[in-house]
Amino acid sequence: MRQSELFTKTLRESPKEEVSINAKLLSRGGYIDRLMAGVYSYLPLGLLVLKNIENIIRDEMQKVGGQEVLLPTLTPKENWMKTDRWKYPEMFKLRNRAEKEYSLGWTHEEIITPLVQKFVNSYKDLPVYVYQFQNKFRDELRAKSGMLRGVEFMMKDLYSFHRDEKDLDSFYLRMQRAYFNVFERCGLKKETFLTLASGGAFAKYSHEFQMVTSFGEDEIYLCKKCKIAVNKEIIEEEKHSCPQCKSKDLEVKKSIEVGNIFKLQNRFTKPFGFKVKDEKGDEKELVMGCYGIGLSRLMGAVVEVHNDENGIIWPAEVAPFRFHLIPVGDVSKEADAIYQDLQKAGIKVLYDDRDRSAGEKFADSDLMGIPNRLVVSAKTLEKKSVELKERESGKISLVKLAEVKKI
RNA sequence: CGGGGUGUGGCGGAGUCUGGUACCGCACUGGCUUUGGGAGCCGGCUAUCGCAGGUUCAAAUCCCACCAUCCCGACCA
Repeated sequence: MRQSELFTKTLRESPKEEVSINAKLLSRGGYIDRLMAGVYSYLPLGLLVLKNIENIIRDEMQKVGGQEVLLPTLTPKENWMKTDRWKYPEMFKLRNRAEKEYSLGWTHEEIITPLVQKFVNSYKDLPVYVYQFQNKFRDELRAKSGMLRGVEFMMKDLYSFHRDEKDLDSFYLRMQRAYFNVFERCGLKKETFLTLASGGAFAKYSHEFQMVTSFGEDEIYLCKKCKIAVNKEIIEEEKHSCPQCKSKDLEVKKSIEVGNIFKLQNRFTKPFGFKVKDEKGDEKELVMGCYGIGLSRLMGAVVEVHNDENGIIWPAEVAPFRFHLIPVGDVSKEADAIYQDLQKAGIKVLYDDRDRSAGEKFADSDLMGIPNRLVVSAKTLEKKSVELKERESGKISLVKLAEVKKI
C-alpha cells in the first residue's frame, strides 16, 4: 500500500481522553478512532491488524474442527426468557415501534443452542463445534482503558455440543491448547497463564487465560512450579495454595483476561430441551462448552506489551505489513521498482511515498510499528542494497536488493 | 451508580482566579529554500469558547441545570 493514499494520518499527540498506552498509540498511529466511550472505529491499518488476529484464531479454530457461522446481533426477548437471562444488567435492550423487545447480542448461547438443535437429532450428528466472529455489546458501567474494556467489542465465541461429559472434557483440553497457540502467535505466550476460575454451578472450575501485565485489572495467584494460576475467587477456597501441587509459594500478579473457556454442561441445552437419540433409541440431554476470545481486547493487549517510547512494535503475525519501505532523497524511481517487486511477490509492504522529511518518516515508522523498515537512499543504492532496521531489536543491516524478499 | 477532574479552530494547549469579545504550537494551504531522525523563512484559511438558562452596560471568564469525557471505586470479556 502506498502511504500517500492512506486517508488516515499519524498524530503527533494523542487525544486527551486517552490515557491507556494501547489507546494512545493506536490512536496516534492511525489504527483506531474513538466514537464514544468504549466504542471505536477501526481505521484501515487497525482493520488489517484485527483481521490478522481474526485469521490466527480462525486458523486455530478450524484445526480443532470448528465450523464458522455468523449469528444475528439483534436477538428476540423470548430466547433470553427461556434461560432466565433477560434480567442480566449488562444486556442492551431495545424495542421496535410495535413495542416488541430485543437485545443486542452480548453472548450467543441462547441463539446457537436452538439453531444447532434444528439440525442435530442423533448421537451420530455429534460432536458439533460452531464459532463466529462478531461484535458484542455489553452495557458496562464504566468503559475504560481503550480497547481493553469496550461497550462494543469484537469477539470470537465458539460453542461445543457433546453427547456426554467425557467428550466435552477431551474437547475442552484441545481448546486449551488451541488458545495457547493463538496467544503464542499474537506474541503473548510468555505473559499468558492458564488460570482457574469459578466454574459456576455445573463445573468445579472454568479456565481463564490471564496475561500478566502491570496495567491489568485482575489479580491472579501464580504458582511458579506449575505455571498455573488461580484467580481471586478461587484462592480462598484453595486456602492459598496451588490446586495442583499444593505449594503455598504463590505470586500475586496483576493481569488481564484475554480468553475464557467454560464447561456449560446442560445449562442451556436443558431449558431448550435439546436432546438426541442414543444407540438404544433413548433421549439424552446434550452438554455444552463455550470458548471466548476478545479480539479487540487482544489487539490492545498486544500493544500494551509490545511498545517502546517511540511507538508500537507489532509481533510479525499481527503486523499490518511486513515491510515499511522508505525512500530518502531523490530515489523514487528505484523505490517504486522495489515496491512493485515486493507487491508482485505478494509481500505486505507499506510504501512511504509521501513527500516528507526523512525524520518525519522514521518517526511515523517507529510509531506504526511495522516489524521491518527498509530505507532506500543514494547511499544504499550505491551498494545495490537497502538498509534494514528491525523495529524490535533496532538492529541495522544492509541487504542486497536481490535478497530483500528473503528477509 | 458514588467520589474527583476536564470540555476553547481538525489535534494538543494558554486565557477563567481578577468579566471588556480569543492566543500559541501542530495540522491544512500558497511561495522559496531544504531532504538520514518529527526542517527554515514569508504569506494564508479555520472558533457562534460542550449545550441551555441566569447575573451584568459587557460573559470563554461569575451562578445554575444538563450533556460529554477521563481517572478512582463498585460491576464485568
